[in-house]
Amino acid sequence: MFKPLDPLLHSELRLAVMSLLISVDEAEFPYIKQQTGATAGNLSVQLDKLATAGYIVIEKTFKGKKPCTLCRVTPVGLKAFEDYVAALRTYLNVKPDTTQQT
Amino acid sequence: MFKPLDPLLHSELRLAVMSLLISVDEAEFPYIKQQTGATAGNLSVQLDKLATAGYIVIEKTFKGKKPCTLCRVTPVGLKAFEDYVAALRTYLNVKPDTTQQT
DNA sequence: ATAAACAAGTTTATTTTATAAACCAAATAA
DNA sequence: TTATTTGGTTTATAAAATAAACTTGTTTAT
Repeated sequence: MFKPLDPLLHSELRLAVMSLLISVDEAEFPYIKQQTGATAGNLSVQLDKLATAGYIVIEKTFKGKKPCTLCRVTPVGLKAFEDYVAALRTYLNVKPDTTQQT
Repeated sequence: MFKPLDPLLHSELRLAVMSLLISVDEAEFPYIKQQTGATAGNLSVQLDKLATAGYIVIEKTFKGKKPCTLCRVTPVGLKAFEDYVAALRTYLNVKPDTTQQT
């Protein structure tokens, strides 16, 4: 009936981060912070969780002399996101396709 | 960019309960328990939260001699659910309708 | 040159939430 | 009559989210 929801993605901030990264392909910490409205601390924690799960990669570089944290979604992350969306649909009373049920 | 998600609905079990109640109009505790796969304790707690928010009404009746907890979604709950789904779409990179944005 | 302010995060502590385990009361079965 | 089952509730624990405090280094002002 209801498919289980990946707890890692069923979080407002992490979902926003993933959504953002999927749409832009790569983004820096301050940009993500601004777009999501998250606090730096919260964002740092949630990015770590996504990275630990292999959903994103975090590349620490420098932009001139300033540290620059660059984030990118991985194929695993993209797949997880798509699966999450598919699972979520089972809760939304939306029938996206009437032909066959897996 | 990303609309905030109603925390009361952004919960796997509560979302399942709401989805279920919307589709069936009314349901008894054991049925909801079976359909969602929740434990009785967890279900009891989450139903209370939904009732406290006015998203559902819980009617305690008897079925013969046995107690029967009947749940029904309210108009407020239905509205909240619809709003939640609309907010959620801002995270899913899905453009459900290209004509006009409220 | 030194100090104050700022940028970019991280770490830690607090609060909230979810979940399960334990419990209770009444009804039915043995 | 004493288990056992049904239908839950309450309480305790584990996990999560979030914010506050802190760190490191840089830029700007004095």
